[in-house]
Amino acid sequence: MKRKVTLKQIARELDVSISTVSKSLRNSTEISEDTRQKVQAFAKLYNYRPNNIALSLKNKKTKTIGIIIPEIVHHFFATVISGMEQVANENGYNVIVCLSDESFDKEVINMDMLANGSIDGFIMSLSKETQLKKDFHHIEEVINQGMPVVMFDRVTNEVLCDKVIIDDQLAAYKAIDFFIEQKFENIGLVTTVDYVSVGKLRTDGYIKALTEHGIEVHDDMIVRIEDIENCASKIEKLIKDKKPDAIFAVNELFAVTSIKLINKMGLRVPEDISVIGFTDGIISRFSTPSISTISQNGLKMGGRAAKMLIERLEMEEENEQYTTELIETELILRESTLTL
Amino acid sequence: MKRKVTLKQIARELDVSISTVSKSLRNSTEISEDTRQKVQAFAKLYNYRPNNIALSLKNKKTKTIGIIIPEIVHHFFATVISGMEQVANENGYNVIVCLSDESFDKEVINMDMLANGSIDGFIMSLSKETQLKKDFHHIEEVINQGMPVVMFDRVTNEVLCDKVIIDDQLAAYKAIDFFIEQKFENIGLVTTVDYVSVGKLRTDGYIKALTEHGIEVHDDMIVRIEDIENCASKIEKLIKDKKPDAIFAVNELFAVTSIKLINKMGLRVPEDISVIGFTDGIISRFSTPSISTISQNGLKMGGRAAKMLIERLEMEEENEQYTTELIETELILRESTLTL
DNA sequence: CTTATCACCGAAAACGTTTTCGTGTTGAAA
DNA sequence: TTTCAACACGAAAACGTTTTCGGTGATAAG
Repeated sequence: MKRKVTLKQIARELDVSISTVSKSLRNSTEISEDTRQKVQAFAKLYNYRPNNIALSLKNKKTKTIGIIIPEIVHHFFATVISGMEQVANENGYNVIVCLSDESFDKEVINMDMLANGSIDGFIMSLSKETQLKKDFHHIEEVINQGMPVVMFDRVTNEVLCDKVIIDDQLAAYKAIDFFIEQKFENIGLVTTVDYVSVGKLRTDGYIKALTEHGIEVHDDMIVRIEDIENCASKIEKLIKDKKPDAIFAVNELFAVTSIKLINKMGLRVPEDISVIGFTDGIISRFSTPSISTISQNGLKMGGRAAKMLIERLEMEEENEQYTTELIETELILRESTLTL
Repeated sequence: MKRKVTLKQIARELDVSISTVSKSLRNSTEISEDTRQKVQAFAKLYNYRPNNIALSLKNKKTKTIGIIIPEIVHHFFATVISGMEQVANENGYNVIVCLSDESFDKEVINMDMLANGSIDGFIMSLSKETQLKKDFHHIEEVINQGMPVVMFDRVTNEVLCDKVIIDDQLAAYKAIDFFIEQKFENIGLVTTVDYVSVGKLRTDGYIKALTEHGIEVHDDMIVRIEDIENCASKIEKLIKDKKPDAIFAVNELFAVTSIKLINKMGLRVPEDISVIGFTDGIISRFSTPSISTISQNGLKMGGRAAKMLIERLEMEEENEQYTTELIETELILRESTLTL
């Protein structure tokens, strides 16, 4: 087993100084053609590669981005990471991924762990618990230490930094608008509890669309789900009592669950009830019927977030101007809605 | 913006030496109670945290694990990563994730990038291209430099290292065995081309099960798919020409695609044809009918792989004894198969 | 013959730690 | 008064780089 070779070892072998070796490898003109060749040949032979850690220490740059997300077994987040990894790679960066598991404490611990030199900047999406507690001191802290942060998807107004999000409200509006065009007016909503920021925004979009079309919003047309495990009864109640002709669900899981319940009650999608979901993931594509949905373009979102961070990392004077970028969404029509 | 505080700064402020500060913070008995208190108070006030990079350089340990997988927008791989991240975290390690995108070159580049000090060891699953080329020199190389590697799922016999896999052949055998118990003898197989190691093994299991039960294997009952985009015709041909009463698919996508095609041809699952897939992912759970499948337990697999690597990293004398661990699988019965 | 120029190279600092070893001061024992 | 141990602390090396600065010898210019 041959251990990694260092400048010092090469210097010793060739009986020159460390400086000479370093300069030779970096093709400095300070070094004679002769020695340069000799050193480079030797280095190549022994497959010399500079030690990243030493470089990081010297340059105070790690070329590494810390990513903190609530979970990774999740089509949207996985897609986002994929986008980030890609542009990070193109720019010579690595990504180190931490999962908060929707827990505030894990989020704090992970940030603390990475903030001490391991990375150059953060990209993150808030955990549910953090959104509930509205405690962002850990994020403020790293920003204060001069470490850039980019937030995506689950963001907050309470911290100033770059952000990239979709227009959740508008996207929901689009879906409801589509239903209304089809003359559906009795539209149910399956959403999250309100502290989940994106759930709240999508709910707002639902309300706005109805209101602007002069349709009254009935709170009993809205099902707010806290725990996916036992949501069945609430959704069944909506279907039985209110007999909606269309349902908008704020994520894939809610959409597919609704469809299964509709089927179980002897009704059919889309003939009896049309359904639109959110997030163009695996479920929407492969369930039967395939589900009409709002696409989030996680790849683009991740890519943009990474690009924003890297740009900020690589500009010389620091800029206190933060931007929030909107990623456009699209309504994808599949089998769970009637075509006009 | 207050930058991170270092030992040197604390030393200067308190007019003591760097050594004293370091020792005080580590509660060395060499330092008087007085100074220790003073230093610790000051450090706490300014929220001192040791710089990870400096520690890594000094200790020649980064407490970071490099993970290289073909893709991340993939339920199984995402689950595996989740398992790895969890046990890594429990042991004070971070994970840095690189995607090979099924490309040999990207796999090599990523390994090269990380092998120069950034991480303590690798966990990886081979890209398709690497499996096709059978070129593993990049892996041999890092192992030769003394960096431990653990391979999972898509592994090769040609490199000696720790491995964690499922018994793909046995798992496939179980599925076929189940079919045969149900008196099905005309069983189709939808699999990958042979160079994908796990696909090959699952195919072997199919053949073995049939053979051992005295059923002849017909090659035209086997569909080998290279490209998922245009596989429909081949599967349709199998269904139309051979009229199987059961189909075993070596992954979720093949399973759900087969079911959709079966439906399209006016047949029903499971009444006309039973289907068993592989991997207990989102698709299997949420498609209609839900799909009977072989569970892979990615969480456990990832956890075990991480544990194996960490154990090797933390043992003092190095051990040339490599082990291959088998993760047990389970046949999960859902709606796509008839119950006995 | 002196001086300036140039090519070539090495010493050392710096990044932030930890740890070994040395050193000065104090108090007590002889 | 001398000696010695205990105590408290600092200097310095080490990890592996890069870079600045200074130095040496040779050659060209004056």
